[in-house]
Amino acid sequence: MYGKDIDRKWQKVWDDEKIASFNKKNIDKKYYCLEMFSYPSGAKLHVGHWYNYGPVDTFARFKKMQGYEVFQPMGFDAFGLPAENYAIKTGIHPYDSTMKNIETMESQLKAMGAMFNWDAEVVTCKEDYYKWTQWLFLKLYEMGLAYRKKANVNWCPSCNTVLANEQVVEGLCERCSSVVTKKDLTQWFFKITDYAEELLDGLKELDWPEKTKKIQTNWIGKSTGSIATFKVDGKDLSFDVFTTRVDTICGVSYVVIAPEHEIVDKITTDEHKKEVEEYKEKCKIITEIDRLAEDREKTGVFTGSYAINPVTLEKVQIWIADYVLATYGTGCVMAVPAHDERDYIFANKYNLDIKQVIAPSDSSNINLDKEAYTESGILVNSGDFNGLTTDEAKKKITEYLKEKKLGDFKVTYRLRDWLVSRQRYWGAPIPIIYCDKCGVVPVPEKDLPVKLPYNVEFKPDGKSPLAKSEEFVNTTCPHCGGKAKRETDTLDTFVCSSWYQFRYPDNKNSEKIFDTEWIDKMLPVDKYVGGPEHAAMHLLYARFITKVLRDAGYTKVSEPFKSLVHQGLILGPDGNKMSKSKGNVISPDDYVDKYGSDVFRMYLMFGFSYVEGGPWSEEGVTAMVKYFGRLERLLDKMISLKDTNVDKISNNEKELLYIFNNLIKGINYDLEHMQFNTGIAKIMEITNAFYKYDQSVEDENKNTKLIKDTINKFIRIIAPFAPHFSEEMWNRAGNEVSVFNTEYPTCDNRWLEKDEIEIPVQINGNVKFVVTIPKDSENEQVEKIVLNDERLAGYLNGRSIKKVIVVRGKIVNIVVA
RNA sequence: GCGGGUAUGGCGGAAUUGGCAGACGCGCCGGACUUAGAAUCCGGUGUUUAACGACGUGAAGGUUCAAGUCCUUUUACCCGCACCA
Repeated sequence: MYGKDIDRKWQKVWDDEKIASFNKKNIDKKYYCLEMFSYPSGAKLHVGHWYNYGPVDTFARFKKMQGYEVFQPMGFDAFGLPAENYAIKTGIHPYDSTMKNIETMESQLKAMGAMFNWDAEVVTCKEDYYKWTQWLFLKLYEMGLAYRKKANVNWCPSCNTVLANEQVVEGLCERCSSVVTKKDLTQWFFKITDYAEELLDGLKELDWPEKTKKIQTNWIGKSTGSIATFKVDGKDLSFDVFTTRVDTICGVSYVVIAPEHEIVDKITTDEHKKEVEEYKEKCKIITEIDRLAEDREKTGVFTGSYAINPVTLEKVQIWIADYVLATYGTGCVMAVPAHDERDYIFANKYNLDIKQVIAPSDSSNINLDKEAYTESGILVNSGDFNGLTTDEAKKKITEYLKEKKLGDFKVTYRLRDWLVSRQRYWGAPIPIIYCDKCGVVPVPEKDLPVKLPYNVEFKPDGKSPLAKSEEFVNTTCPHCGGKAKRETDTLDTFVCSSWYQFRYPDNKNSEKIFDTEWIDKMLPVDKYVGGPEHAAMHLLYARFITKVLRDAGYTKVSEPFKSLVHQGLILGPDGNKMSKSKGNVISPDDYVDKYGSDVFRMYLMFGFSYVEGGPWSEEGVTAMVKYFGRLERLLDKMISLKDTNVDKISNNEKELLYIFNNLIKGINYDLEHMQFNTGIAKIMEITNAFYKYDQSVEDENKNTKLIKDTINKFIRIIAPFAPHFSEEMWNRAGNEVSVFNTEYPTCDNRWLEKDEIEIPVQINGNVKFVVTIPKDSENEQVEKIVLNDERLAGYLNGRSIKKVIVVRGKIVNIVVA
């Protein structure tokens, strides 16, 4: 009986036979199948890992049997906060706990029996990997894409570290859910904004879920508009505003500047100084969560200065308000209360003018209803621009401003540069040295890696743990040889995972990050599968870094992941997300141990639509155990049939082969599209058809040659779904190792040829009966057969036929009065 | 608020291009085997009706010979973004 012993037996054989190895000679048939590597924070693999890796392994084995040279590596995203937090709690060093977890997880992954190429393994916290993460940083520095600046950054007071914008979720720390605050710190950034347009544009050609593309599109947030320069009245100062509604510029009744903007101090008049300073202070201490509060009232203060509208030359008040973001656009906006809801609320509260400049073009009633924010229409109260449509005006007014050197067309992105500094221990040290004489000095490539020291006090106190290690901090300047200090921040772990897909195929290269010529043959990844939670961060960063490596001349690849799939989420039996506190966590190990890896994997593939997931079902597992018994009994019986000398192919056999080949066609389609549930349903249908055949035909009347051939084919069909089980059956049927070195069966059309087909007959769209017609009948012929059918009159009840519609080979519909 | 998605039997879920709704499985009912049970094998199982039939894919309309599928309106839930000028 199938179980874990059979798993172990074949896992060992596969190991010896090196079934997962990659033969470089077949590079022209390469298929790079990649699952997102695991994060060894928890001690064990959970159901989610299995749901990612199991079905994708089925897909990879299918590809192998299709003749592709499959490269399916696995590794560990080993740096990061959870290991460090665990260390802080327990005192166990992150290196030790991580290595132990990796060991456990490796053995679990091996128990899964997935066709992972372990020779290609990467572990991001090992020196031979993070050396190249550091090298990558230096490359970006060299290219001007890594820079340092003082920034008002997101700060997690619990993790004691900076967070990237993407790691702040609804004002809370993504990892620990503490309320995120702001802090001014000098930090390292990657200039991802330089690639905003290409990152947006490149999405078009990708075979990715539309939703994921949409998330990235929103995240990049391209906005096309204009920039307009407002001079400060009575001072030799000016500032730019960004607007998408330059057509409303004649309706500007005040302008607003973000409180953090540097110009604020210069324009604030003495009598408003106190008020402005107080307001700025208030903004500083506000938390992200307060800032995001939906019903938060808009606040602001007048600076005392006035700005000159570049079109109307009117003087308008300059305010500061925190509803204007310093980090978007220019940090200054022109306010048009008549046509912007936010400005309207603000203007009403502080008694500022409201001037309508757009009238609806399509309606006769030009009412000045204050609640109606006209989106588009015809310009009014706008001097020379009156009568233009909004679109015309956007163009004309910007051109007018451009001529006067007071504005231009402008594209703005919401994407911010990527903050990569982390004040934590467990990460790759940033390879930078600070020298009093030479300033910022990158560590020379020959000195890499900058090793992460083992003995460090990593308890958090807001300072980087590395700053407390004298032996780490103190060094000599590579430039002048004088005393110098190292950068003590480490890199965001997303940097580590942004390039791992390049390292797998050349993971032992000690000379270079990877061999360009080889990598250009191996990349891009043909199929990438992982959770949808990485839609914005990891997947965007990896695309960015790929483009950087390309521009640095290290690869020709522009997009790392050609085709992407997100698996769904497996919930607890109660329908809730699995969590220890809810007590609804399913442990894969127990099931694998009890029933074998294939039962567990088959259950996961059969029970849900792959991209949807759903709640765990204990009955579903039992059902799969039963199915394996049914399948094994069938195969064992068929394999051991005594050979008969029957040469004739009976109708029963024709029917069986017809069903079999028809379903093979569907299974190939299902696998190609990762529709595992329907693929398995079809395997069950084949099983049922075999049972039916077996019951209908006496053993001595069976064409055993045909049946045994078909069974061999069937075992190969099942192989990717239940690899251990199938290898065992392949062996019992007297075949050589391994079933995975055989070709995946495709439909044999000879068995599908039929002289007659059945098509349904509808009356007014409702199916009434089925007629058998000769294959390839002409429509007139079909109509005749149907109209002559004796059953028809009974359904007509005397009604007259108005029309007969014949859809060739599909259906007949009779329209009656 | 904006953007995207989902909704199908008692349950998980099928239906690839508008063409037999409910594949496959669970559960339930029945039969065979058995002293009996378990296991196994076979059959039935959308609702309603005695039956013919009628109705049926969140709700309401529409297009079509034909709609789960296309269009309009709408409800619930999920996800993403959220003062982005």
